[in-house]
Formats: sequence, C-alpha cells, structure tokens
Amino acid sequence: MPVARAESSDSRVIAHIDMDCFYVQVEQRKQPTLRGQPTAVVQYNSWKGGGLIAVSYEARRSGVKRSMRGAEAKQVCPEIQLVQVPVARGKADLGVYRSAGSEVVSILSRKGRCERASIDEVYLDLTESAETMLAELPLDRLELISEEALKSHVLGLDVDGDNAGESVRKWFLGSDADHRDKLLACGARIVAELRLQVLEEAEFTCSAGIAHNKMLAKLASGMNKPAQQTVVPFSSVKKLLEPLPIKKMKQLGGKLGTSLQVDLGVNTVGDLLHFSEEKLQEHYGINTGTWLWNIARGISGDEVESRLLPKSHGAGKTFPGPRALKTSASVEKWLNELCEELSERLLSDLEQNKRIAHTLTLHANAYKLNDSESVNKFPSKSCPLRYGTAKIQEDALNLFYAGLREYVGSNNIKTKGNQRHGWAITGLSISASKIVAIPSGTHSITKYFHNQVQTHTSEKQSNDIFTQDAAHLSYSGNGSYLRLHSMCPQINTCEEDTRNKYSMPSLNQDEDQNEGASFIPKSLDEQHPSFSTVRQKQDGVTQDFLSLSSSGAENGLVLNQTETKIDFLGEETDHGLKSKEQKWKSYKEKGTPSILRFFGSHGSCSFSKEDNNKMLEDNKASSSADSQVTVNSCSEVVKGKLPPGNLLPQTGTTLSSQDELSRTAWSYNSDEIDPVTLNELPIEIQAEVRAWLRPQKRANTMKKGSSIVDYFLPTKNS
DNA sequence: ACGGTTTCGACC
DNA sequence: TGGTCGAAA
Repeated sequence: MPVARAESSDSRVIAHIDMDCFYVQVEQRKQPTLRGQPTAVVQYNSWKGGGLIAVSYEARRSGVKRSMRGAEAKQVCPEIQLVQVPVARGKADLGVYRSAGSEVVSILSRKGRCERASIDEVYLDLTESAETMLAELPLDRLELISEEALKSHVLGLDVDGDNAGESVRKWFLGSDADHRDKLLACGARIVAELRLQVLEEAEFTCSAGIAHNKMLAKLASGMNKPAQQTVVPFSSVKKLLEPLPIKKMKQLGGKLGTSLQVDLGVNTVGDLLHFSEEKLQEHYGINTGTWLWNIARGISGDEVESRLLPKSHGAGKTFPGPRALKTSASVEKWLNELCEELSERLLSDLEQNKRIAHTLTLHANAYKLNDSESVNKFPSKSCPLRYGTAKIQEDALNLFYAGLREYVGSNNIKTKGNQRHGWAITGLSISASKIVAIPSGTHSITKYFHNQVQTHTSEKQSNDIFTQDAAHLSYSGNGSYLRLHSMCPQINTCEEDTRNKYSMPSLNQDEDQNEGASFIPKSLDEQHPSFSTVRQKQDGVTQDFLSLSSSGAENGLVLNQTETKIDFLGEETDHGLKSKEQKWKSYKEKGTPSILRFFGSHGSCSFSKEDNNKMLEDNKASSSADSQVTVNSCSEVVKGKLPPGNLLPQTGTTLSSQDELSRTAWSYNSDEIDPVTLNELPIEIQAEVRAWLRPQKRANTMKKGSSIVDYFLPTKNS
C-alpha cells in the first residue's frame, strides 16, 4: 500500500487508459471479418473448449463472461467466434499481445509522463500539457474542442441522460469553472486526441479516465466502456466514492477488502469515512491505515512513474490436475521450453532496448502424492542470470531441484518415512528480473557480450576456468554460487545432518502416461551433485550455501541427457568447489573488476555478492576495504546512475531522446572505478569503457545496425 | 480445472 | 539489503 502522501488540493491531471477487451481487438485487427462479431479469445481449447481470456462487448451482451470455458460460451452465444491464443513450444504465447501493447504505449507516451501499468493499461501524467494548453488556448471556443472530447462523460453533471451533451459542452466551455476543472478539461481534450491517434495508427479502441490522481482515473476509466472516456471533477469525488462497494477499489478486491467488510462492517467507501485514521491504523498498521483513510476521501499521492517497459519477463505454464508433472524428465522438458521462450524474450529486450536482466527466478506449484492434507508451498528460488538458452535452462533446472529438495524435505519425511515420496508439479514458471539498461552507444559491448553467448553455445568450452582470463570468466559464468536459506540458521542443518536433510528416498516412477522407467536417484545430491552444501560463517551466523558448480554441460547437452549429466556433474562437484575459490583468489590478486561485474550479465551479480561474502569471511580484518569499495561503486553504477526510466517501447520504434538521457544519466566519477580494472577488460571494449568514464568526450560513434538476434537466433537448431 | 503474467508490499 | 512470499489485477 503506497502511503498516500498527498494534499487534497492535488491539481495534477492524471489519465488512466485501458484498452477494450484488448486480446480480442488484437485478433480482430489480424482478422477484420471478426470485427463487430461476438468474439472471444481462448487458450487451449481441448478441455471444455478452452479458457476465455478476453471477451468482446458484443459477446458480453449475450451473457458471455470471462470465467467461462469455450463450450459454455458457445451455449449462451452460439454465434460466438472463438479465436485461439497462439501456441509456441506447447504453451500459450502472448507475444503478439505484448507487441501490440508496446505499439499503444509508443503512441500514448507522446503527451506526458507515461507508465506502462500492464500489457493493456497505462497511466499518464498530463499536468504539464494541460497547464500549457490552459495558458495558451482560449477555452471558450467550441470549435477548438474536438468532437471526441465533447463525448466525454463528466461525473457530477446532473442527469447523464437527455441533454447531457449540452451540459458537457457547457462544462468544457465554462469560463467560470474551477481552475482544476479547467485543467481536467484540457486533460480530457488531450486524452481524446491520444485515443484518436491510437485508433488511427493502431486500430484499437480504448477507454480512459481523467482525474486528479491515479486511483480516481483508474476508477473512471472503467465506468464507461468501451471506447469512451470519463472525467472526475474534484467536486464529484465525494458522491462518486460514497456508494462505491469497497471491493471495487483497486487494492481492496482481495483479502484486505474482505477484512474491511467482515471485521469493520465496511461495505462502501462511504462507510470507511466513519473510521478515524488511528482506528484504521490499529487494525491495518500505520501505512495501510493511513492509506485507507486517504483513499476514502479520494486522496492518493501515488505518482505516475516514467516507465514504458516491463520490469521483468516471465514464462510459465500450469499443469492442472491429471496433467501434473510427476517425473524429473517431464519437468526438465517443460522447463526447457519455458527457458527457451524466456531466453528469446531476453534477447529481444537486449537488442531492442539494450537492457540486461540480472536475476533468474523459478516458481513452481506442487502437491504431494499420498499426502492430501499437506498443502505446503513449493519455494521459489533465484540465482544470477546468465545469458544463453542452455545456461538459463541449466540454472533453472538447478533452481528447481533446490526447491524440490526443500519441498520434499521440509514436510515430515520422518513421520511418513517409509512411504514413497511422490510429488507432482502443477505449475512451473521462470522469470527474469532486475533488468537494467546499458548505456546507449555501447554497441561494441553488446556485441562482445553477444559473442560470448554465441561462443559458448557453439563451441565446446573448456572447463578449465583457471586458464581463462578474468573478463572471460565474468561472461561465461563458469561457476556461480547459489545461496540458500541464509535466513534460517536455526534449521537443522548442523553438521551431521546436512546430507540427510537433502537426501530423499527415490521419488516416483510413473510419468504422465508413459513408462515406469524414469529413475530418480535417492539423493538429489547424487542427481545434481553440483549442488553441494557449503557452510559459511558470516557475522556469527552459519549459513548454508549450495555451490552451483558449472557443469560445462552447457549447450544443450543438458537437455535430454540426464544420465550423461548426472555422471558429468558427479565428477564436477569438487572441481567446481575448488574453482570458485581459485577464481576469487585470482580476482583478489588482480584487483576487483567492478566494471566486469556490471557488464557480465551473469558473473556480475553472483560474483559481487557471493565473493564479497566469501571475502568478508576470508579476510575479515585485512584487505576487504578496497574490494568493498569496488563493490559499492559497482552497485552504484547499476542502481544509482541509471536513466530515470527505460524509455524504449519494444516495437523497434526508437526514441531519439534515449541517447541523450543515457548519456547524461550515466556520467559518474571515474574515481569510483579501479583503473587497474580497465586493463582487464577485453581489448575490444576497453576503449569504449574509457569513453564512458568521460561522458562529455564519449562519442557515440559505435555503428549500430546488425541485429544481435539475427545473428544469434539460429543457434537454436544449428 | 480462473491462465499467464506482472507488480508491489511485507517480512525475515 | 536482498531474497522470498503472498496479494492483487
């Protein structure tokens, strides 16, 4: 809950734009004969006709609802056109909707700060544009107000019926109006224009709300759909909110809203007004309490962020009921598919937006066979993200086993000790987050980076990481540490127990419908010996680490060759452990390559964090200082000096302001970077990095052009 | 068996 | 501070 730090005299002009049944419109644009027909988009139609994820307004009129299955929809509306979501790699592929969403964003971001709120929603802060318009244009000239703007719904203008048109016209012209109303009127005109542009350029209709804050704008955008806009003048806020069911408010549609109803008897926003701020804080804490008190009064200080791109990418799939995955092989197969999709999306983000993701996270849902009442959660796990499909696949699989080990281990193995320990996976997803923009004009770096990936997926890579130079290491990420459970030092992980804890009885043998041949080793350490526990003491707290040693079995060798992998990994364990220490030592001796950490999509994070830990342990008293500094400067580069927003839509549209923004935003003090580090950089990018350090002098001469993806994508099958 | 995502606050 | 979880849309 954002703390609603705001004045009730908020004079911002905020718009929320919401695409009408967006997926349907995307399909209708592809297939114009569907226009005007009752249409729904379904995914997976084999089971009861598939699930509806978008329904056209024609179909809604016939009673079709989003919670329906395709078959039901056909019953209530036999004429309905069901369009399937594209399928790729056995799962729904939302790519077309994502890029359509980006098209829309690139249009809507023209008139003010723009925040991509979801695939089909944006917020705009139009305050400045509205003020400018107000200052420059006479408001009393009807000819200057577009038809579309005049179609706005303006809340509080009595009777939205008969001569509503007349009163709206009067409201727009009202020279006697409140200053804030005039601003909203300007905002409404701007939004009307933008909506028209979306319609003309992208062929999509959308609805919008225009108000003094995000909350009210969002509320308003849903009030008159489709293809209409609604204005919320300040004077209408009270009457708007008072009768509104509490659950309709954003953020109150779930448990908090239910608690308000059940525990406080609050059913409408008006009911909330009877509670003091203190009372609400008693019940829901200081932040949420204040937030509730404010939103009841239509107050929300929530700012529109400047962000046109998503903060993370994810790919997931559910395996409901009978389709639950029950063998490692099937999990591995699906994980590989998901990782492939993710990897592709990461590459296009890199190419189009020059952004690099730093964290890979796996989520899963599972249930235990023979153990109906245990409903524990499968823990999610994350690790530094290394680019390259095979690496992502390898890391994802390791994350899965790290989670599985906890999942099966945590729930009374002891009591059910002699029973078989079966699990079934009902959902898998992997996502990439901590995405940061790399500066513009660094094409050689991108290219270098890309070549690393390419190299590793095409040639047999040496596992002798000792012979590799530091820069190379940083990219190849041959060995990273995966820290687990550092938060739970009290867990029974003391010495003798360690191996028991992570071992488990043989799992199960029956796959979805095939053989009983899939054999899972007793111990996951055996199956994935690259995970071995490493104990570290830090700040007096013993922590368990799993060392995720790189197998070298990258490049798809991992894919369907479990046995090979097992053997290979088995032999790699010790090797991997040693290598991480050696690697750290060589880093220490050479100086700390903070720049590399930043560049390296993978090695960076894991190195800076884990090696820093290790360093603290190894050299507590002595040389930690300088390394620490370097680490800090690195994170500062990553966190503090980034451009304020990521400004490129994913459409391949380029915004010329990107370069300027990045250039200025990225200037920083070169003292923060150890000069020795520079010399360790791969020769091909040294010059460019030096240029970064002196932003004024840095020429943006790097030739742009060749597509990373073009170059890289063919690796999939060749 | 309301799917696939994405974001955000709380908590440790 | 960052990883993880749960809520919410």
